[in-house]
Amino acid sequence: MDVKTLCLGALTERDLTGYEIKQHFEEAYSHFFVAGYGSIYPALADLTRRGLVCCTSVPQEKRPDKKVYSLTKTGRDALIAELMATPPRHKVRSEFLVLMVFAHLLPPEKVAEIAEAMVAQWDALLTSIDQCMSEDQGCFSPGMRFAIGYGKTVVGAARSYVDDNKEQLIATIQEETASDEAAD
Amino acid sequence: MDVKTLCLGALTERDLTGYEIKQHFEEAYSHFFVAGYGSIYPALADLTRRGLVCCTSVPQEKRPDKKVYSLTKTGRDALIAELMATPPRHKVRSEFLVLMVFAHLLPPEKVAEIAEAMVAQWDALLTSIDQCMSEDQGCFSPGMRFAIGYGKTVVGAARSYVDDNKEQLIATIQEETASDEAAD
DNA sequence: CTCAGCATGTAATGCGTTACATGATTGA
DNA sequence: TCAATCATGTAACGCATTACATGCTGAG
Repeated sequence: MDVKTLCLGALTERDLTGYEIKQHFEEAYSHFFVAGYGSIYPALADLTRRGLVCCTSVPQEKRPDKKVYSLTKTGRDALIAELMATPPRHKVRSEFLVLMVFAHLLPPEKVAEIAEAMVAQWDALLTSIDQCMSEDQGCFSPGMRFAIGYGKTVVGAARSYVDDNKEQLIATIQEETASDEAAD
Repeated sequence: MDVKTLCLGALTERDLTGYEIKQHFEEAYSHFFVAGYGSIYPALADLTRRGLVCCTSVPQEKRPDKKVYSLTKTGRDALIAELMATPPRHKVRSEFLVLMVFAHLLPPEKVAEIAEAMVAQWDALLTSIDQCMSEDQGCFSPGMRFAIGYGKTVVGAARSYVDDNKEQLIATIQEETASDEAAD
């Protein structure tokens, strides 16, 4: 599964431009999938070439044309086939946790700064998840609600864990730093 | 930050072979960083060339030589510089949640199967985290303990959320499927 | 006899990230 | 006037995944 699949998925709800698909990624999918213009536009071009979406140029006043994409029947079938064939994976790559693992090699103030920055990032993410949830006027799919609930729960748990345990970690490495210096 | 940094990090504890580094990734880092031989061996070769690690061939009985890597002073400094310069990121890419978002396009039994498979994967991960924790004879860094605690908490929360909410999701899409068919 | 574990690597391919490139409008 | 928003794309680079390639040992 790649960005193409997500583009097809986004188009099941309604027709969208590439730009709007990017927004969609940032709003609704941000806590579990990221994609930038550099992936989305080439994906859309490829999907058009393969007939899975079709593209209509809509002239606009005072703006260049926009390209509105819509899902074809073939595209819908391809999406379902792709979903049926996708094994459920969930990958995390956390440079933050790597930094924490080697916290004892860093100045304690730096560790505190890193932990606070991470908590702030998660707070921002939680705010955007809440906002997303409040925009649901019965129009979200049940799965979308499930994913939003997941985000609130799991990102919330991560945020709290770090917030609750960072002081302890910093205190421990501070002790170690002190005893290392005494040993010199 | 890339696989190279993690290799340097692993070598702060003790000298290791490429094979052992891979084990290390699977045991201690599995819930937040993945790397295979195809990344580790080239990384080690590059680090050796740049003088950040040094490599000793150890002849073995009844086995080919193994290459034991150790961190040089330069390597240690480079690791710390790299850590200091790394902004704390935490990226999730969940094909599982994508599948859930589009659950209404799939047969309910398939959705159940996917959710159960994910829960089973997380159970396996939790088991390996627990095993890792039980192997700590006071030899882990405080940061490693922090990361393990994080894993237990957050993976546990994910597992529970999915286990507690999957029935509800499946029930909802079953209703929808039924009313869609009635409409036909 | 077969499978799992130890042990090291290469090569191709695919994918995403990042930076680059453009340009009009609107609100502060 | 400056930044943000709308809007679309290309190109280079880096990185990881995957498959391939090899070969011995010990346990069951």
